[in-house]
Amino acid sequence: MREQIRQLILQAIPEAKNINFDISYPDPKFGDYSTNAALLLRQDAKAIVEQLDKSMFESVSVAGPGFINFRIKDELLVRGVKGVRGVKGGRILLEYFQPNIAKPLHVGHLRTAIIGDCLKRMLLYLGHHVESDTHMGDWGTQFGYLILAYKKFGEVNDKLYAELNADESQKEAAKQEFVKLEQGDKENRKIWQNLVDQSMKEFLKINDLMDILPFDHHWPESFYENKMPEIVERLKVKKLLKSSQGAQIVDLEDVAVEGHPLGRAPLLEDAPPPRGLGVAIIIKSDGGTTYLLRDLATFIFGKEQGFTQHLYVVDNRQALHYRQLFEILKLMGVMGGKGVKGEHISYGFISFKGEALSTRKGNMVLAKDVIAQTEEKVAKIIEEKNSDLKEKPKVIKAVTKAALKYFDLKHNRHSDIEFDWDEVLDFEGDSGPYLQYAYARLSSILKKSQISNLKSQINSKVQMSGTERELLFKSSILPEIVEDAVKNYLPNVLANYLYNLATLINKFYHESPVLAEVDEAKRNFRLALVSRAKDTLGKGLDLLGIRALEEM
RNA sequence: GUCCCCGUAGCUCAGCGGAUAGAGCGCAUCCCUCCGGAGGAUGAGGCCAGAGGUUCAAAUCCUCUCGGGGACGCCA
Repeated sequence: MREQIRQLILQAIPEAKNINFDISYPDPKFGDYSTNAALLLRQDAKAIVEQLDKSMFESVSVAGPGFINFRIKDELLVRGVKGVRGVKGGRILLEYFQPNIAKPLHVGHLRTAIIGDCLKRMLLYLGHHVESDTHMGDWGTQFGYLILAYKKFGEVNDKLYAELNADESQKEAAKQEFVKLEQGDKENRKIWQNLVDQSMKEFLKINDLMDILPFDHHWPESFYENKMPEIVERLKVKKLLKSSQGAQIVDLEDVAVEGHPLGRAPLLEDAPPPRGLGVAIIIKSDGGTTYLLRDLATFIFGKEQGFTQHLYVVDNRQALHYRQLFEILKLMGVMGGKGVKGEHISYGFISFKGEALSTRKGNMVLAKDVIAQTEEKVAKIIEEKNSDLKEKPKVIKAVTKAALKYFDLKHNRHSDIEFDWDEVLDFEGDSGPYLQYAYARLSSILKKSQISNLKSQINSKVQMSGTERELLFKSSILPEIVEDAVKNYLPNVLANYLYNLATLINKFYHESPVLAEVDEAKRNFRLALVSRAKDTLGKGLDLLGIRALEEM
């Protein structure tokens, strides 16, 4: 509908195509949609309204400094939304969930998986071609440490790893073990393979543990091992590589950075010159390869596979890494222009009482602990509120996932999150279980109504209350909201919308009795509205990766 | 030192060029003869860190200052 309104405005005032006007959702008392086109064009809003084809609107009005407000005819809302038609566009490679082998999962790993999974679901919903990749950290100097630990102690665990890490004299030995691994040393290979196999099995539990869609690809770092030499060659041919302190680097110190950082307004005439991006190490002085080289290989491999866009869901501490990566790819002529696009979808990291979570500081919140604690709390609440519930274990798991996932998804991904047990374990108000609860109650009403085939029964002639009208409208704009969310890859746009929808649902069935309504037309209208709201909320929850429950 | 992110209610956060700045938690008061109270209603609580600018319009864009966090050649 929003797109239709945009077309109508363009018909009425063709010059509007030169400006970037908004169509937004105003306060319901003004209308369903609102545009600032007249303000931007400095034209008389009333004159524009005259020109407009008003056939789909109940009313079009001018208010405030010159907003044009539209109220859609009820009978159009009653028809419901058409499914989203396939949007073409290129193939997207979406990379998220990059745990490191032989290290436990913590809440930070959960965050990339949850955000990445939600983005994938939304992109698929809008008809994009998207494939996901885990890109596990199974290669690198790290493994020198692990292999050395294994050789010394016969096993790898956190304590031994930390001990080794702290011991300066062992550092060189550990690095050598990785160099040997890269050179194909048989024993090291075997140890490495064992570690990877074990961890892989462990990590893939995430799919079930957090209801993450299956990954389309498992292209871990080691996958690119044999693809790196070619990249080094290409860098040499382009004369990008040079020696520095024994290492092979790409010097980005003097590279002018295009535009202003983060795509803000272009630099002003008298602004300071853009700074370089520092030094990018491709091969270390000991001959070992780096993460950056592997990422170059990853991107180029993706391009060869036919992907036209590569998205990385990685926390914002790696912003410089990705800027370096993209800059080198541009210098190589692989990215930019008509080539493949790349984007770092960064997110804030989780802090705990003001301190970043870190293994070193010993304040790491492990995934398994947070899941266990949440499950415990959920089980307790179910015991209190609904102790004869069927399939309790299943519901407990679903509610737990909802609480944890929604906590991650409701925040703007750029923000750092303060991990607060009280808030995570609070299932009232703006929380995952609140949304599930709203859904369960709608289900319950429909179940008791014993009326089937409700969908065609919304009758637009029934007098609606303000809340009912609002709910009907809000239930019909999910596709537009998902578009907005995907535009900047912000899951919280969808999460916030669903929270508002759930709030409206609660308000509605508090104000309007459904089954107890004596007027049959009204009762049927309300039942149909319940059905519509339930479908929308259910679909929205599915897009967040949260399970909608009939009972809880 | 350079670069990046962030300063919005007591706390945790939405809002990121538009109409009176919102929510949850916490606090105060109210609502179960009524479809599930994981709910609803009402209220108190804000110089949107500060100062300049751009604009018809700034919490939102630009510049600077002050605070907090992060990243900056052999980790990934």
